[in-house]
Amino acid sequence: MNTLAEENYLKAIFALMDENGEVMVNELSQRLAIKMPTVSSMMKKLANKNLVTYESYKPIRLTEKGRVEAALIIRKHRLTEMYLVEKMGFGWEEVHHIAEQIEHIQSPELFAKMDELLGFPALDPHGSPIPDSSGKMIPREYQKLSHCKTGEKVKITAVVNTSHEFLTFLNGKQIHLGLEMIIHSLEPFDGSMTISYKENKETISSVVTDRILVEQL
Amino acid sequence: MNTLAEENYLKAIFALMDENGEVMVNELSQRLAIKMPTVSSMMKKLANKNLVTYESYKPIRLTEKGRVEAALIIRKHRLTEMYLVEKMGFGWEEVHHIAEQIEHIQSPELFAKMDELLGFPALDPHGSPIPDSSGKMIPREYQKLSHCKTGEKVKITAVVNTSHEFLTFLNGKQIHLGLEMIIHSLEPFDGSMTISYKENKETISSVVTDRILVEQL
DNA sequence: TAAATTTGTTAGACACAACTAACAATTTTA
DNA sequence: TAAAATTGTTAGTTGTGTCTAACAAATTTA
Repeated sequence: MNTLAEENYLKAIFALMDENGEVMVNELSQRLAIKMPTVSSMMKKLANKNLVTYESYKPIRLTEKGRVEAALIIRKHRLTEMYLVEKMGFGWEEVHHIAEQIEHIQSPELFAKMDELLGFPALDPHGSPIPDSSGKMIPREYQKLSHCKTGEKVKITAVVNTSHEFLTFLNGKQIHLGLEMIIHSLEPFDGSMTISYKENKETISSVVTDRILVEQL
Repeated sequence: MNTLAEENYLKAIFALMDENGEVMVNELSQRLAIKMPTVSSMMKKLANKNLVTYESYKPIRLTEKGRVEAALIIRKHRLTEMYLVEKMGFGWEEVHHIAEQIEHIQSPELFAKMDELLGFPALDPHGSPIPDSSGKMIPREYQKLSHCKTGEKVKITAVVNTSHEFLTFLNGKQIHLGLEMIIHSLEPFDGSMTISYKENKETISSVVTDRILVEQL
């Protein structure tokens, strides 16, 4: 069994591997807001438990065991988010903070029950895939809105960031999963994008378009 | 904010005060399965935080502040148990272990939502009162089944112990909250009691009758 | 009431997970 | 390629919450 701290490291390494492929001590340190020496020594501990491969000055990688354990924590997180939204009536912007805590609950029964009551969902409220109980996860193969070109018609399939602030911003612009939009123009200077959807026409910055995943229509 | 360890001490002191009025270091040590020196030093810490009153060799008591904080943790525990039984379909014997973890979640919104979805319940699935959001709790004034006399007709209003083993035992004998029963005989030697209810007639030990609370009919 | 038992405290150690300060390796850039 | 910047490690400290061993106070009982 892993400690709370270990679980948080595993999750962060998993997320960073997903984003960048390789994970440096420095990145992990910044992501977790934990100083490098602490991360360094934790890596030795996780390597000892055969959850990561790690040699001094080399990148960190999850082992297969570590990958599965990380995926199972993410499974609990995403099932919880889905449960909170679908069964308890929370908004998608409210659930991250709660799921961040409930993901550490030790009770296979609780999460099996959520899964069952939800009808075994494939995606969480932010469009991210929920790993199955063996830790397998269908990879998202959607592209960032920021990589789309003028004139394209796209549909929002997921959001990359689940913070309260970001999702409240999207709520304010009535942007949600499944929304279809047309890309009107793209400002080369700063990457800001003008989009139209329903009766709206909005210009959004690249900070936003980087965090929205879409599929082509 | 209190740590996980501190919350568990507060809860245990609250429960022991409820049962015995006063709490000794020794009792707390046994209840929590933590050695006396550790309890002793934690009492100094809690006294410093103004959560308990404590002087060496004297009994421990919760301050008003400590009492409220303990009650709010118990509120979260009991709301969770009720939610798990009523909304998720768990048996009353399955929920203690899960609630024991969820009671430490920091999210007033989550528990407010449970409360609302449950229709502001007064009692948990074991018949124990749920403290309100200011920490107030209606005292149970029921008596132990073990204190009842032959010939009395009583109704089960609560169980004192919520362990999986005890409740599974009761399930096996089809004993549940609200059940009405007649006390046929009481064995003076060991306190075992013969009761009848519905089509059943059972003899149960004082270990069991001590853990069942009833009201007279 | 003196001895025995129970209860509680003090002192010191340990594991965990964080930190800072100092130094070392690696990578970038001038 | 040498200097500068970045990244990472080592060594030592801290706070939390646990422990054991030894001693001290309080209570029970003979």
